[in-house]
Amino acid sequence: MQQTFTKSERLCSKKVLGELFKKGSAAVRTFYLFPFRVLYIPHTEASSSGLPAIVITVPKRTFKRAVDRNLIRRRVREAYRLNKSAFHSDSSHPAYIAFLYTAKQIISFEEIEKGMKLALKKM
RNA sequence: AGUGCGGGUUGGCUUAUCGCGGCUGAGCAAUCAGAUGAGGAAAGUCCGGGCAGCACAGAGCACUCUACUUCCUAACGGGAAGGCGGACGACUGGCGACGGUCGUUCGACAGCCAGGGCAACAGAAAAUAUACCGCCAGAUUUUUUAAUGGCGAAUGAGUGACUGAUAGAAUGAGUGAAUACCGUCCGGUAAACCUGUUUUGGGCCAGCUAUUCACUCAUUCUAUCAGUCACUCAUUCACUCAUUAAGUUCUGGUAAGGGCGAACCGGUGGGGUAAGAGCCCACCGCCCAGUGGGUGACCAGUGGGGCACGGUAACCCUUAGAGGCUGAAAGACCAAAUAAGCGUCGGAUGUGGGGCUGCUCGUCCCCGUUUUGGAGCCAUCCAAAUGCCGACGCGGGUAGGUCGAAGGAGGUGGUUGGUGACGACCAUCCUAGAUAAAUGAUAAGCCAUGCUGACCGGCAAUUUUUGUCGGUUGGCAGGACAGAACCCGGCUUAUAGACUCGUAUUGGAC
RNA sequence: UGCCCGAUCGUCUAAGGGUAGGACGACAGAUUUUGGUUCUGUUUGUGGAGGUUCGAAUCCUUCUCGGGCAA
Repeated sequence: MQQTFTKSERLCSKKVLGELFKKGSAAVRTFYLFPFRVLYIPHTEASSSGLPAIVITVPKRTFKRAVDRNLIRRRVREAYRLNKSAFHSDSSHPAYIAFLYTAKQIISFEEIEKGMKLALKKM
């Protein structure tokens, strides 16, 4: 499988984002796994087939510097890109995923990758 | 040489794998290939401009901002050069107040003799003033003190000293007398005794010694009396004086000095004065008016005034200048969908409406006073309708794409003008462009640097050894501040290491 | 991204450039058998730096932090 990360895998629709972050929505599943809180919507027939679209958020409240936020976002994205092949084996993967970074400090790429693997397996 | 502080320049390199953004090429497409992809601050959003839409005949007020001068610039609250002022250091002139030169550094650096306001506490007084202490002059002394000068008398008492008289005592001197032995006394005697001569005499005489008595004189002491002087006390009478100084009180002068304060009605030196004072003089400062130099800020110098005109404008304000408002989520275009619908209610349909933003103005400008029917020549009137505006309710939908937007007040190099900021000309280059937002992850090596070990060499103290410097090499660690979002010019703030400049300090050598 | 406000005791909130005040709280004392109530007293503060001024919470600049608006 290709380890690419194209535009179609990035969640840009404001509508979907609003649905994903709306409180109390029945379609949204959520769980917490260090260092993420993961929100996702399962795959339905209406949504387009293919790989899920993801969004990564790093809170500005904990990381004041844009440089730090960029670094964490890039590391998370790399971890997802290198490990998303776990979804390819079975077709029952979510359609939209949101990764909320909740750790209070910058952690290394190895830790992020370990957390990402566990999160993908749980989904 | 090291370290600290401040300013400036710079702001690690290479490779591999897997990825990302837009671009170019190939391909129907999937996809593949290629080159390319953060900064000096991209940050803060503190100024200015480009660009865009909206509005616009004009004027004034209001509001906001700027503020030494000249220049640079598209513009600026930015920059350059200059002026002036402050601080510090060095040298230096003057009695002094106060200056001069050089260096470093800082300055929101227009105007409080246009006006208004403000100044706590302290202080006598805080702005056309005043007089607390003080200084000086005069008066006052009812009352106080000191000094100097003037100025007394009488009586009494006490004490002391001196003089005189008298008396007594003691001592001394002189004169005279008596006594010495015996004796109970009256009285008697000259033996003894002494001396001399010579054998007889003389004498108890004189002298000497002792004692006693009397008299005289001298000295001393004591007592009494008298007189004189001094002191003290008491009483009575008289003067309760003059001058000076201090003090009290009053009147006036003064602002030199003290004291208060952040600041108090110019400063220094001299003259002058009862004491003082721009009261007078010289200088310093200030104000006014000419002169010369400079584009100008300003500078130099002349004459006059005669000391008010204190501070504060990052208080109001004045003067001069600038500013229309809103910001790329501006705005333009394309596509799709829906709508430009429906209902109810209200308003106006006219000497009116509009002319940006907050207000005002009208001698200015623009627009408008519709249609139908009726009355009527027109103006005008009546009725209806359309249309307009507003409110409420119902109904329906979007949050996509392209441009704006990456060739520009652009970079580099050269020549050239200018003290400089900067400009002109020529050559050459194209160098991120996303839109929930790319520039990353992993691995390896090199390099600056730090720690540590080994070897070699130099230097210092020395036997090994220690310290330090340099080189080679091994291991470990390891690169700050920070991420474009329409663009640009500035400002501000952050910044490891390296280089460099200034400055302070420490150590070493000469 | 663009724009606008604000920061004062532990908390809330005042203060014309001139001693930073009040309420609640905390602490101590009094009253009460004790606690509560009540009374009295004390404590504690102008976000950081620089400037203007004789003097700054206040005025100016800058930094930091917090909040809000525009979809």
